[in-house]
Amino acid sequence: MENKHATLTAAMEDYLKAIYELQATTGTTTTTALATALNISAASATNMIKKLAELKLARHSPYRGVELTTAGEKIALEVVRHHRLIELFLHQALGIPWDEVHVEAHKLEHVLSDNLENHIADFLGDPTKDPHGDPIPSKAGIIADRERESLADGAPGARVTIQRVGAQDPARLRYLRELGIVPQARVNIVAHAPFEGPVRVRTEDGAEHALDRGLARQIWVAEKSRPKTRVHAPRKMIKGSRQ
Amino acid sequence: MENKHATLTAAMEDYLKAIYELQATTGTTTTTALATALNISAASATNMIKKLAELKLARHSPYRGVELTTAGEKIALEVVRHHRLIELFLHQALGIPWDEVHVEAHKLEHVLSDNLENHIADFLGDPTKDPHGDPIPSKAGIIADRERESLADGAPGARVTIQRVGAQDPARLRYLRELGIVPQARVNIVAHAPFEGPVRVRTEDGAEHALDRGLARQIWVAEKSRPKTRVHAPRKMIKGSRQ
DNA sequence: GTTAGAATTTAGCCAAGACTAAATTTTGAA
DNA sequence: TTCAAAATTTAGTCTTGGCTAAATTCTAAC
Repeated sequence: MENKHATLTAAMEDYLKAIYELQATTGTTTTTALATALNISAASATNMIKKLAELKLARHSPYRGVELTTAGEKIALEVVRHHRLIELFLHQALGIPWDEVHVEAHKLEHVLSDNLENHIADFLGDPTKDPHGDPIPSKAGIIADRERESLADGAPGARVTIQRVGAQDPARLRYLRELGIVPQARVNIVAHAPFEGPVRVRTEDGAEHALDRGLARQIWVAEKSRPKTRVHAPRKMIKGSRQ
Repeated sequence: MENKHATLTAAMEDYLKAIYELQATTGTTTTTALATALNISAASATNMIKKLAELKLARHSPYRGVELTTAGEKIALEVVRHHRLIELFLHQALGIPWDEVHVEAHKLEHVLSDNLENHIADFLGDPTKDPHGDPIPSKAGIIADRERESLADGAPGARVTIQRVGAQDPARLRYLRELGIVPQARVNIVAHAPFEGPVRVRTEDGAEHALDRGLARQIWVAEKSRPKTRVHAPRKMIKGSRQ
């Protein structure tokens, strides 16, 4: 009765998650964008979109795009929850660096049982953010709003707290980690070079760095230093968990 | 060049593992036994056996049975290593009880990357046994010999150390845990009832229990109290890890 | 308003891995 | 030794989820 989505395949879960994320970041989901995100052909995407529509998990406007239904979004959020819980668990429990957790979590997210999910969430103390600062949806499917301001938006002179790093590329993540630009770090925005030039920031250690504007746009910040929802400490620390 | 088995499907890995385990426990592997173990039809088993034979991972004697080649056994041992490392990790790191780890590990074993495998083995201190006492093959594919003596074989009066519990059924595992019959526990064999009757044993707490002969045959022991290869302590303890 | 090019869908194909039913081989009891 | 039952294999089918090529629809530049 309730297990209708116990029958969803890993491929379907991947599609739902991808549609959700495209919707969340770019507003709409076109067939081509979805195909690109999943690294498949557009024809394959159309095919699956029609299946998901039949299952009432998505709405398909032919030639226009896709949208998740409430049911589809619920499942997408479950997959996102799995993914981010696993990322945080691997980071906290095994000390796996933040640039490696995504690819591991992607493989594990579809085979995480409810039982194991609960054990992990419990172990981590019901965390609300993953190592990149992305919000972890609650068991009930509630997810925190996205930040509105990026490093590229902050006014020169502003003192901000890094909230979320949207970059996925491991090399860029390692670079940012190197600079100390990770969630909860404080940085000063020094200046924005003109003509879409780099953004200069000063990190806590006093060093100044110039970040590509495109990269800066993927780094989300909060102006105030009010203690926003943060990554909870795990029940017990296991290993020195550097990023 | 080396990644020829990066292309193996999860189904193939399951077959190789099942053939390996049937070979190890019962000596031979028939099509029907394999099909039963994997809960599929005999026709499906034949089909896959032929595929594995083409890949030189198994030898097929039509109507007689299957056997792994050296290459096939190597892969089977890798899968077994994954499975048992995951079982131990879930048990140690998350406190998941020993009767639940098998089903979780089965889902995770096929998506464990080399990187993650190494992190886990490192975290656990390169363990040699899983929570049931089953040996964990080394990275190189070396696996400890099986015990020769079960609780059903031990002479009355013998003082033995539990080495390995072969039962898989969660209910039975919970029962044995209840009695304190877990790897490394010491028990005295009191008597064997005639006509294949129960085996009476006394556990360390002084209580006496009667075990079904079939169950006793799945509990492997060592007579001497020499410290056999044991489950290594993890690098750091995380949670009280009860069975 | 046409119309070329981009985006999308349709049509048809393929491989994996399951199934059932039918054919074949092996085995063990009489 | 024979032969029926059990075990195994063969033949043919199905579903999933990819693919390419061709057809269709949308869109933006003229």
